[in-house]
Amino acid sequence: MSDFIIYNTLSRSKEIFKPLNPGHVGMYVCGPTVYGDAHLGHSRPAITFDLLFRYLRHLGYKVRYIRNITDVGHLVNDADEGEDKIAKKAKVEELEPMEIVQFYTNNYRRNMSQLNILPPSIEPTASGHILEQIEAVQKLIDSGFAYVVNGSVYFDVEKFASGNDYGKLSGRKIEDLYSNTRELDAQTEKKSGLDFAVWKNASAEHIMKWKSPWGEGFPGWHLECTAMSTKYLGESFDIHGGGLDLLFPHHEAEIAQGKACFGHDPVHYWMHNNLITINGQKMGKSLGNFITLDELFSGTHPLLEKAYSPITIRFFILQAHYRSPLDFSNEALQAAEKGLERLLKAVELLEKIQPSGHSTIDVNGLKEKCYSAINDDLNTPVLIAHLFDGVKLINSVNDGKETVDTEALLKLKKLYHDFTFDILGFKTGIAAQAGSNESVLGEVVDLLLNFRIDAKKNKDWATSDKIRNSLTELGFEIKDTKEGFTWELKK
RNA sequence: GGUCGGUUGGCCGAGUGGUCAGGCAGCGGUCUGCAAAACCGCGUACGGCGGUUCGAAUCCGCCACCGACCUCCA
Repeated sequence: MSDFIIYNTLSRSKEIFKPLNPGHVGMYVCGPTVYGDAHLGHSRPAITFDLLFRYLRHLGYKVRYIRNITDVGHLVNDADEGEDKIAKKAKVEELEPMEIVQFYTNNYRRNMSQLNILPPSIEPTASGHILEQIEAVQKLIDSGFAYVVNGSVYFDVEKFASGNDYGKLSGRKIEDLYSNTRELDAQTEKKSGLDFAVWKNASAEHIMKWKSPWGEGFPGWHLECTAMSTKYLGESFDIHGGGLDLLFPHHEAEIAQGKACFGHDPVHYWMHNNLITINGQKMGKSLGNFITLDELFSGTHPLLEKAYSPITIRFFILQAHYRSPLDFSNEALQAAEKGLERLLKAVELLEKIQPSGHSTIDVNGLKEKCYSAINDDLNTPVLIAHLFDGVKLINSVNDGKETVDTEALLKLKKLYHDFTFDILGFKTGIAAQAGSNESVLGEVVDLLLNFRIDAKKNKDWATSDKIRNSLTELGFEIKDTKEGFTWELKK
């Protein structure tokens, strides 16, 4: 089998994946800030790195997957004046900040589970790792890369850059950064506009704050990832993932902090998923195209023509390569919905197919194509295209135009099970339906359709059509087959 | 303005210097009492202008447009 290749943002090239410790992989992915509903923007990194997690496990690696929850009072900029968002909400609604954090964390986890995203191995919270962060701050001060001003601690970018390549991940040059920031804020307590907070002194109205050697305050944003990745994965680990929007300054800062603390780069492979647009526009609250996952799943947003199932969203996202931009539109989502249905139906059909004496289809060839696609930097669109080629074959076998022998059929089933369910993480809604307590309803439908068969035998087309049309109106899809009929309930 | 990335057929979305992506939609056919599904066939697309080449959508240059990041904060 071909090597597993990953595009490393650090080298701007595809590299063969080799874990630091044979058989084990440590990966860290930037998770959500839990001050609001999970939205479309959360789905792509979560799905991308869930795919990676699943595939690494499929390859036999023991994976420790860390995805943090940022729950320490930090800010948002969207039409916000820089006041701490979590603290602000807490006052308005008279709730404990941690109550809000818990609410949205639960919400996020529920949405992720709907998208069939596996829970990470560890989901650490920033608020639960204040001690580790204080230690990291101290370490930075001790090593001379951070300085204290008025109860805040800042990372000294200039000093770091004098001996290190600050900007190597995001492709920025320190001189350019200076020329961009110089004029803007001359009068802060920072030595340079490029410096970033690793510990921030809390103002009186700030609710979420902790005691530290430098006074009451809260940790700087970039620091939590450094502290928690180090705690659970060590000073060096394999993969760090996140959205492209985090490339600068967040990930750049993480590299600087890690190197300042340990003397070497913390991460071997940096992976970044591209972002999502809606009808060609960036998603933003001020643009009126901010869609939460709940709205998407229920179809309640004005921009949505209908509800889209979580697995449809998953399929849609995986039908594009994770490093390409992806645009959401009703038309594209409906196309994805139908495509997914076609794929899942064929996988279901596979269970009913009877083997023949010999095989006319090349399962090994298909399998090889599938693996080389996913091995090429998780090229899921090409993988899915190959799976659709196989769908055609499966349907043709069903139509008696191709044949498979027992061995080929077993391989084919395993191939589709592995890729469709285990790796890509799709699941059938129909399968869930069949085993439900709606079995009585199913028997009633069968009963009616058996009456219809009798009518058909008598060439009583009026009755036959009436039964089918009435069921269709109720949302059932009826198909006649050689053996009789099949039906399913469309949502 | 700076840096990086993108511009592919009706829609979405891969990819390669010279044969095919794939999905959805559409058209024609097979099957069917009719339908649905399935299968078969059909579209000669690669932002614009130059250049390199026997040959470029794929390489180079310029231009246009789109996006991300570039103060604070997460």
